[in-house]
Amino acid sequence: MSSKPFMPVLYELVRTYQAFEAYCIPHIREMGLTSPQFDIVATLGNTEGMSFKELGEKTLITKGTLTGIVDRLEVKALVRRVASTCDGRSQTVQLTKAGEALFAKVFPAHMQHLEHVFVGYSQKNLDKIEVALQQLKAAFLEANSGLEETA
Amino acid sequence: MSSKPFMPVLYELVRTYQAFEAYCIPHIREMGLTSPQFDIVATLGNTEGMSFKELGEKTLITKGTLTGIVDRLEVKALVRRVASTCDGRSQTVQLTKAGEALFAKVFPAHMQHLEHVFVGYSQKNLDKIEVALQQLKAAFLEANSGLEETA
DNA sequence: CATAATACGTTCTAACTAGAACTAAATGGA
DNA sequence: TCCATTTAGTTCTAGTTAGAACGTATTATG
Repeated sequence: MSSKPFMPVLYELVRTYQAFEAYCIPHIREMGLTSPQFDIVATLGNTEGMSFKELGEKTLITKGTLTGIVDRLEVKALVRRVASTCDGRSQTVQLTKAGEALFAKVFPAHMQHLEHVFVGYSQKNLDKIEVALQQLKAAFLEANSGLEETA
Repeated sequence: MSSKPFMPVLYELVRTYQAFEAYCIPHIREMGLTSPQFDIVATLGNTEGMSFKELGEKTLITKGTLTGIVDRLEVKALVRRVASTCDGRSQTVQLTKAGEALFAKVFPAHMQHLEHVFVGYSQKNLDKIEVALQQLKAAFLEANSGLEETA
């Protein structure tokens, strides 16, 4: 299975990401949100709101998916759509009062939940892991841009 | 946003995984499979077949999800369900001839696609990244098992 | 041996996902 | 100015996802 020297790296990447989700998602669900919903609320927190386009760029959620997530947050009265004043095609998505209150409760709680993971990890060690991930990310991005050029 | 020292690490983990998927998924789709379908075909390749339970453990896909994926692979005539001889509850999932032929074509092609990502990466460098990921994975698994004990 | 508890796979529901087709609005060029 | 192109967000489709409820088969216990 790992006949290629890079396979262990890919295996670890996938399992690490799965372990990350297994730790985070249940906590987010306990707080009454799905993972993408939390992502949107966290992105809108402490801002004046932003367009679907901007929201999609920040979260890497595609526009078709975003429509549904914002729909459900709107049903929960956590966000609101406001027509943009300068562009008739554009909608601004904003947290409502309830959304801001939820953000103020849920975001620090999740940060604290994450903090438990890294107790005993020195800054130096965290930096090392970050650099390794940056390298790996760069490898994929470069390989991908190489493909797109020839396409 | 990155007020906590561990946030850059999490950010990089998420973006690295997204970059990995952005590179892999289009290639898999070009070959006529979805990503989970490829996962199943790759896991069944060079085996006598295995139960849903075993398949779920290897791929970390939950059983409810697995039923649907195997259904669609069965419609494509790439796998077959065979009732287990020793356990009346259990189904063995096997590649068909067509499934084996697809595996023989698609698996090496995907390995080659991945190889492009790592040209110029020394074994030593790959090992470093692997160790960093193992550490990060261990941190999540440990934090998670800590939660489950108190639950 | 009979019954309770467990295990395997299916079904159902609500949500997320990408991608393609679509509508309406803005922009750019002739 | 008029028309073509592009852009913003929505809708639609097929597929994935987890979790819960379910039916059937096995195993453990009295």
